[in-house]
Amino acid sequence: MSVVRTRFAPSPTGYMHIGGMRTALFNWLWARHNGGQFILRIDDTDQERNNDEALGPILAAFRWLGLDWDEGPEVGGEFAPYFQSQRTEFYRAACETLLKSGKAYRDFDPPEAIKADREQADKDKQQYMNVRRSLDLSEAEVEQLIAENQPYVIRLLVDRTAKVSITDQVRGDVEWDCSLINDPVIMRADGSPLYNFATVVDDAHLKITHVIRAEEHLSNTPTQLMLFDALEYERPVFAHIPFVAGPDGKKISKREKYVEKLRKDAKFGKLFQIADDVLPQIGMGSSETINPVMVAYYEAVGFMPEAILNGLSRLGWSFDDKTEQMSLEFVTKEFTLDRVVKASAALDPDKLLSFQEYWISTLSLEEKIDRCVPYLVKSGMISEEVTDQERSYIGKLLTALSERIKLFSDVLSYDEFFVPDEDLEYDEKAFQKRLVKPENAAPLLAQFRDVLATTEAFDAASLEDVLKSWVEEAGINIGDIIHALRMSVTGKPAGPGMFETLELLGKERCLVRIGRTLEILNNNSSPA
RNA sequence: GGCCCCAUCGUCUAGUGGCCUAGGACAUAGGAUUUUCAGUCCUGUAACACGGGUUCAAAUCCCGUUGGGGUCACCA
Repeated sequence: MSVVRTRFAPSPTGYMHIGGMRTALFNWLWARHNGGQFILRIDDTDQERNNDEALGPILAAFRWLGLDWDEGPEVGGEFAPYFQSQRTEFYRAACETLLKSGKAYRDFDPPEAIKADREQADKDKQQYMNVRRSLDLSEAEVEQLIAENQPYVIRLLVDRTAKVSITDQVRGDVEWDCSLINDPVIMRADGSPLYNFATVVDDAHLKITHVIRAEEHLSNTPTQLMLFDALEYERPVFAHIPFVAGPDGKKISKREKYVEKLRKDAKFGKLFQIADDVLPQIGMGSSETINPVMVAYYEAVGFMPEAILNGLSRLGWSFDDKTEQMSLEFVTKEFTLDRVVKASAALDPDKLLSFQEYWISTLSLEEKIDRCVPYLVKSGMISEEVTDQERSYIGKLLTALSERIKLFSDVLSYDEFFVPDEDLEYDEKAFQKRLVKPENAAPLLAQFRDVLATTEAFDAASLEDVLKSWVEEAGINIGDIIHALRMSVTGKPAGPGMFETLELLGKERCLVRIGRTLEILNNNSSPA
């Protein structure tokens, strides 16, 4: 058996689609599982789109996830070039072969004529079939038209009496009746190839053994099959995997209308919200520029590649009836096409988040610090040169935060540990509830500040002793003071343990913040 | 509309004729732990689309119905 060669062939669109990434992943997995090669080919036959800028984000997504390619952009390979726009000679040659053998023909019908045919068929409620008028031309007439520079396209001549079929690796036997298939245009008048044609020529030249792609390509398959046969190329094995769906069960799409629908979805809405909270703080735009349809979103917002890879692997594939958390290494070892599910699979943000929770829990403190620091820096909460002291402070904060940090960017929501005391903002509702409404809040807080002022050992354990014995002496409930205390030093109703918080902030800051709170309470009972 | 694909809890899935009174995960509900939030630990709710066959036996095989989806370009 020959070496397995798979490919992913994105067209440069300026971003990497999450669904496309899943397809790429499955191709990569199958190649690696078999010790074969994974090839990146750039389908840029559509000349309108610009290349360099548009390709960057795609390669970046592969790099971020750690999916390497054996041949393709930047690395080259023995079948270079890997850009379709640079492979026109191959298409031209293949086309020539087809023309010579009579399996393709020049179609001189102007687009308007075809459009009219189509409209007529539509009106008659008939299935449109291209009429092949150019086939009636004699050889001399064809020569004449060419000499006159009449524009023409080249079409494959479909044998309308035939049937084509494949044994798809995930779908089994699928058959099509060629009598229903129009002669596909394979070359435009300007000599540029169409997708179905270029793909076949390239897949053959690049010796692709397995074409693994999303099921929306199933309907392209008969055309490509006929092309493989007409060119006398060996057919690759096909595997049409289910597409990645959104919450509505439809193919997840980059179209603006679809993205807006996602934004309104409860679960995806959360993801958009995260983008809008985080991205502006780190100078990366907002959900308008980076959204959950794009792989870049997950990186920007602080997901781990492991979590995305894990989530994508489980979309349409499973190892067994129990295993959920899987490393790329594990999946690579166990991945087989026969375990790919046939039905489309909806991407679930919650499940992605839960994979993220798991993977972040496997990280060491140092690793967490490394990945959180960039967010702090970009948001301006700390300066670019991070001192050892700052690192250790962040380490303590992350330890105190423990499971509260799910995404690396979550650290940004604990700005109270970084802002100057005078800039601390208070949650208005909680301020009322914990400080204004309870009559004894202010006096108790004032009393406890004095206790803190005389406390020497400012570590969590000692502070807990101090507070608890004071509470006992004063004959109050712990809840009477602790909520007010939390509000006054953090401005928020929730956060890490109270005593860890006090320790982290340190005596100085705690006293200043409590003092500031008391001042506000004395003045107008409102932080605003 | 034509062609093609698909159909197990809300979602991702296990299931390849008997191990299924259908298993796991996410989500969800309740409880426990707790100074808050997060977490953690229990417990629970929740699915074989429907109708016919085949068979001693069907979520599993066949046919049909219904429903959903993909695609119908000189886009990729």
